[in-house]
Amino acid sequence: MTIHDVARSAGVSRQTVSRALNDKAEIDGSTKQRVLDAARELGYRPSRFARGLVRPETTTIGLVVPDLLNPFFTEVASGALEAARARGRHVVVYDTAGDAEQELATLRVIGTQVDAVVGYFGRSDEDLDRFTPGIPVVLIGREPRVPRFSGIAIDGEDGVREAVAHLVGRGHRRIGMLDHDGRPEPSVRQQWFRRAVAEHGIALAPGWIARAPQSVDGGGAALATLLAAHPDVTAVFAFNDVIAIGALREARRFGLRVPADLAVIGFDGLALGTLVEPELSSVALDTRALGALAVEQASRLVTGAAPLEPGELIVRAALHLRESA
Amino acid sequence: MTIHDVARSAGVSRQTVSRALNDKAEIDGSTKQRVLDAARELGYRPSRFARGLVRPETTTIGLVVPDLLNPFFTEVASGALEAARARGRHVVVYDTAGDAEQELATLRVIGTQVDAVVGYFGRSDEDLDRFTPGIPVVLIGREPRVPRFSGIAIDGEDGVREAVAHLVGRGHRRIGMLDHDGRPEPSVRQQWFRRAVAEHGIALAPGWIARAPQSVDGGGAALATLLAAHPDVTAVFAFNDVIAIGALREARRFGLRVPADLAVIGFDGLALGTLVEPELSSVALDTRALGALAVEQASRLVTGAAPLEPGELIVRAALHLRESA
DNA sequence: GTGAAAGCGCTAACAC
DNA sequence: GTGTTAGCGCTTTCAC
Repeated sequence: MTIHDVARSAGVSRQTVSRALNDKAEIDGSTKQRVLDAARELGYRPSRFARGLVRPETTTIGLVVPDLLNPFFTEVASGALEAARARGRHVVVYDTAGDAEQELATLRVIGTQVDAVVGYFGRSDEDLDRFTPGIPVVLIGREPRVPRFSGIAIDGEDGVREAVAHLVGRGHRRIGMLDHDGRPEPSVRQQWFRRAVAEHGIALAPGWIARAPQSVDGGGAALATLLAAHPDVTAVFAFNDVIAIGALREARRFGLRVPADLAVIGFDGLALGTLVEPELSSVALDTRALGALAVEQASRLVTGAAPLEPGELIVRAALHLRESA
Repeated sequence: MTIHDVARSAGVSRQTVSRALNDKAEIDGSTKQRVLDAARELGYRPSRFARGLVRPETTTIGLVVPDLLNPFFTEVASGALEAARARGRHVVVYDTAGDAEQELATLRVIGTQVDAVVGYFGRSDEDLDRFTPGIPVVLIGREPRVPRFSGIAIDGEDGVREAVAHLVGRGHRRIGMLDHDGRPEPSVRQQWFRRAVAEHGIALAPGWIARAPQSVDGGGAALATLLAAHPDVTAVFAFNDVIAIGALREARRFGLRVPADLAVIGFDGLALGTLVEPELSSVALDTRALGALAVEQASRLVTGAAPLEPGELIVRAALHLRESA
């Protein structure tokens, strides 16, 4: 079923069909109607590829996230979608389920399907390099090690420092952290946290850092671990809000009042944090800007426009105090 | 920058370049390396369109949602993505921001960019028909009026009846509803609710149904309205969980204990409902199945495979009791 | 107003 | 093992 079939059915040439379908000016009204009728009759549908070949206009950006149900990634995706829409770009969303094999399979396909890739990856830069032949890659929240790649940086150091200062100002000295357990080494956020507490002369003995999978349940379990090691903890800083919300729930189960018995501060500043009770204090990020910047940069790299400078590719965090601390 | 440039640069034919790039067998190792080097050097990137034109098409499905940040649509999208991945399909996500003009703009573009469209639309079937030339359309939670369209039906009548029976069993007689205010006419869920309360001989005077925008804040405002009209209300059923969660928050502000002073039941059964305090009781839907079924049906319609029967295109709801009622 | 010809960039056949 | 030929389906010249 091609334009040719429609042409034959309507008794005109292929070009005339094209004119009718694309609302071009130079065509007789009745001819146009006849062509349109024939096209509908036959259920004709132009090929996206043949069109794209001739009019390569729409650039498509692939957005890779480990879990769209995690509200952090939802917010990032939302920002990416909006930025893409504003620039007339398309976004194909891939959810890798946090699985290395899924991610590989995704990358293998993605290279032939989109013009650029942005998002969160578990694979090494070398792997990414190998499977994304030549197209721009924008990593979010991770430093690119391959010159071809670009990255959106998250600078939360000041925000974490604010958070710790706030806790210390309220008299807290026994502060724990619920870190993310995704990688063997400590997260960058843990390093910020360590430096911040050190500035207040607080020593962090082992056991003050519990590690959690990136989920609400994981956050709850991590708090339980921390409480087992240090029942006298009075405040916790969490790797992110999802983990912090798990801690909130677990604290309730332990009969701890928040913030009276236990102060909790998260990271990310998700909208979700305003729905829980008590509302979550958080080192807040403009999550939608993360997605939007990534799309903007990818978009520029694809079209060959001047890319954003490193200084413009940073999203900073700031403490948003609500009720939990 | 085409395959031709690479061929010239490497001193081979275009076909040999193609062989090297696509890992074909019949090619000399050193030639292959030379081609690969040349390609990398030149920053060559094959055209998706030219490839698509020649190779078996990957079908792409467009998923349209009014607001990806609304966790209901996130869950639907997640189900759609997973189903698509399982079948080797691509999903392009479009967020229309609940705006009629945005939706129209989206539809105008989408017709030329994807092979099928699924999702939630505000426009009439006639508009959709006009702007989606010939491609399959699958409406979620809405009855299609155009023969070309397909739909995923939500049957929550039994679930709502269960919910009302539960409330009545607990002694509630003054039950209000927080309906969605998206359309002028009452929602289908309101009709289910009306029938259910009528079965228990409860008359619904005006003012027992408050209408709310589909947001947490909207749910809060609607509860305030309802309380103003009927301060003696003891239970509310909400159009969906997002609205119900707003009601939960508003109840807290009014100093009402849930469920002691006010019982609350939502609709959808979102994961979010387990994060709030008290946990939300809800007429639960398999939201991810909604997205998955839509993709499955779209996929079949595109390839011409036998479509799912109407009986298979229904998602039923059932009461999930947690803490709020 | 309409049609014929010329590609867009790529790969599957078939030569050599 | 490598090159040549022939399209994939569409739109854009440029004739008529």
